[in-house]
Parts: sequence; structure tokens; C-alpha cells
Amino acid sequence: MSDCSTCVVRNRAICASLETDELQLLSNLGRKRTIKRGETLLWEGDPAPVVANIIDGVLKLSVNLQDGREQIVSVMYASDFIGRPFGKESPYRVTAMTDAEICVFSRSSFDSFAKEHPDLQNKLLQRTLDELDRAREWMTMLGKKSATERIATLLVELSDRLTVDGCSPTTLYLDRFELPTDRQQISDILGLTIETVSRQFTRIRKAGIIELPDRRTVIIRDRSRLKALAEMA
Amino acid sequence: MSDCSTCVVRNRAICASLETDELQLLSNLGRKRTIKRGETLLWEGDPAPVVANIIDGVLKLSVNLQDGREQIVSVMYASDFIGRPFGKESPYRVTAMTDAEICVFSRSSFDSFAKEHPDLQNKLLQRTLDELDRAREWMTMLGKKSATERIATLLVELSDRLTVDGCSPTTLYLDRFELPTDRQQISDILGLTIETVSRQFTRIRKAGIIELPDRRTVIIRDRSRLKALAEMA
DNA sequence: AGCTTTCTTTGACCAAGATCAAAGCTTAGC
DNA sequence: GCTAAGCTTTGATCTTGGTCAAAGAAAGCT
Repeated sequence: MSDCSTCVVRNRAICASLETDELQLLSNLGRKRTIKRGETLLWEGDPAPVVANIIDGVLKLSVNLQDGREQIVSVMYASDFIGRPFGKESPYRVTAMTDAEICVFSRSSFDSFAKEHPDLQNKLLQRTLDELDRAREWMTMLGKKSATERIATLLVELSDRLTVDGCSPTTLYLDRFELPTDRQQISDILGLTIETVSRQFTRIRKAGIIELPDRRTVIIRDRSRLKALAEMA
Repeated sequence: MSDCSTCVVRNRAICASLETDELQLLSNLGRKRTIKRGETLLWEGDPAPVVANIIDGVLKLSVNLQDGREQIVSVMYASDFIGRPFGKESPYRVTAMTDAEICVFSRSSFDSFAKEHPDLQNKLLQRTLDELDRAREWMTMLGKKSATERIATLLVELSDRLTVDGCSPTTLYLDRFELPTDRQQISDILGLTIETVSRQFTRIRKAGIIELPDRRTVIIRDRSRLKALAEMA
């Protein structure tokens, strides 16, 4: 890879745990790669030959049931870490929701590098714990929340995580952002159908809480009411 | 703590990554503790002062919404690791579903011990990754599966994880086991209501797939059909 | 541009599961 | 043993969100 020191996620990705010279070593193992929207990086059941950092773009992890149903189990953003280090195969499919740029490592070389850099491993552990917390929050949504609550929750999360550079130390929420995906995928994230998603968007829009100038753009007009919707009914 | 070397989960818990002398050190930091069914070990939002290994019994992690709804986000069994090492507070409540025995460490002492034992940390990372996989499988269930599929999935999982000693190398399934909990909690695990859970139990029983000699006991009569139910419709 | 394809919205209807209510069973206490 | 307090099951009805179908809008192509 050319140069980690100028990488836009240098200080947010797991690489942040490394000193300059260690970073150089890791840098030799990885390479930058772009993937097009819709392209699948890892298939479920693959020996999962790679792990990666997301430099830019949005990717999804999904579980696909045999009858064609798909559940998106995670949406990953810039600086997130992708893949299954140490042993196991990837139990889910990893697909780009937008054009994306990632920094790829072969799993075996990453594994052995990690084994020798406890700080990196510690960072990875903390990230995985955070990811687990996020997954469990999502479970609560899928298990207990109504359609309206789910849409509101997703919009709040996106306006939080989709910040242009993502690294503002104070939490910066965007009031206008682009949905990284079409209605079908939103429904797969939320465990709803496309029609229900559409109806709920219309409902929240008519209530004056959001605006939808075009199919991809969301403008939040009343954040506190949106948050209230996300929390209860 | 008295003696790790005779601990029943010695070879399955994260302690398995330690040599005898290291184990002795860790052993000095921890202490055994019993908790009664229904007792809560950690509250959400707590500074989460402890982490623990489960020696025996079943515990649940739950998220409680303000209006009283509860979603159980994980069920933990013997040898599982509980708590949030490194920094963050516990975002969920940890409660015993059965009487249980656990091995507790103060978080600060565990954290510093872990920092000095990369093998332990590596083990913890692998466990967390596994736990993340489990959580995401659960998400698929909550997002996409029908009531019948959910019950069947839970029964298959319980018959797998509730093995008496849990350490058979070949996968041993139990055909007769005790539900660790009442119908209410089953419904909170599955994202259903208590009535739906009851009706589905009746349905599967009448189909001859399981028997329910009393409210807590389940006997699996036709595992392949149960598994088929768990996978699709 | 005009035409096709794909995505989104809206409507009418349906069904799975929730809610409300009551009756059976267990369990625990006296 | 008897009674009271919980669980659990069953039934009747209602609601939310799913399904089926068609009309509108964008985006792509020639």
C-alpha cells in the first residue's frame, strides 16, 4: 500500500493503535482496493481469505436464508473493520451498498501480525465489543419495536454515523444526508417489507418531522420528535 | 478463589488459555459467588464494576425499554464470559435465570491482568467474535422468522447448549431437557407474546414433534422435523 | 427525445400475531 | 388437606404489517 500516514481513517481505524514504524510494516501487508456498489467482497461460508478496513463508503453484512429472504445484520461505515480474524469462516456475506474504498489484508498475514502486536489486538477486541453492543441494540429493535420506531431509529443512526468525515470529536449530527441504499435494503435492515417502509416514510414526512426532496435525500426537520419516535411509539 | 485447577469449566472458559502458574495469579484476583434465580448481577448503565465466568447455571442479558418492554439479547451458559472489559459501562442488565455459580473479578484488576496476557486477550477476542456471530444469527431470527420457526430454533439451541457438562467434543444433543425459564421469558427472548409462545408449543406438540410432560420439561421426539421447522416455515 | 426498465408510492385486502378475557393447572403456604 | 397466588392454556377479537396489484416517477438506453 502506498502510504498509511496520509490515510483518512488513520486515526480512527484499528491502525490508530500502532506507532509509525509498526504502521509501515502493516502497510506492506495491505493494499487499497475499490469496490463497486453491489459487489460482494465475501460470501457466507467462504474460507474468508481477507480482512479489511473501510476507508470510504458503506458496506452491509447479510445472512441469506435458503428461500431468498435476506436479513442485513450490520451496516459498516468508514474506519470500521471487516472480516473474521483467527480461524473461523465468515458466516455472512459482505456487500458494498455504495461504491467503496477499502484496505485489504490477507487473513493469514493479518493474523500473524496481530499476534505480535497486542495493542492492535486490544483495539480489535474493543471494537468487537462495541460492535456486539450495536448488534444487541439492533436485536431490541427487531424484537420489540414497531415499524415507525424502526424507521425513526434508522434515521437517527444514519444521521449520526454518516457524517462526512466521521471524526468530529463532539457528536455532530447531520440534518441532511443521503440514504446509502434503496427502499428494498432498508426493509432488509429493519425486518420489514418495502411497502411498509414506504408508508412509514410518508407518515413521518406528512407529520412534518422529515422532508424527502428526492428518493435518496433525507432532511430532518424536527430531531427531537424523531428521537421520541425512535424510543417509544 | 480456592482452586482453579479443579474448576469444571477450567478447560472451556477463557482460563483455558493460561498456564498453571498464570492461572494461579488470576485465581488470586477472582472469587466464587453464587447467585439466586432472578437476582440481577449488573444493571444497565452501571459503571460495570465486575466481569465474570459462568461456572454453572444460565444467565440472561436484557435491554429494558422505558415502557416496561424487555428484550433478552443473549442467554449465557456455563463457561461463557460476562461483562464489559476495558472502559465502557455495561449497556444491558445481567440476571440469573436459574440459580448460578460464577467466578467474579473486579474489572480493573481483570483489565490489567488481561493487558499483560496476550493469550488471554486473544481468547477473549475469539469468544467475543463468536458471541457476535450468535447475536447476528439471533437478529436474523427476530427480523425474518415466523413464530413457529422461532420456537423451533430456540429448542434446537437449548438442546445443544444445555448439555450437562457442555464439554463433549462431538456435538451431543439432549433429547430431554429442562427449560431454564418460564413462558414469559421465552417470549422476551423470541420477541413474541406469552400467548403466542404457548400456542406454538401446543402446535408442535400436537404435531408429534415434541412432548411436554410438565411445564419445564421438553422431550424431542422428531429432531429432524424440528430442525426443518427451525430453518424455514 | 421517446421508450424501457426499475424503483417507489398508494390502495385494497388478508393473515399472523397481539390483545383482552377467562378458565385450567401447579405450587406454596397454612 | 385446603386455599390463594401464579403460571399456562385456550378462546374471541382486533391491529399491524404483509401480500397482491396497479399507477407514478426516475433513471437508462437507443
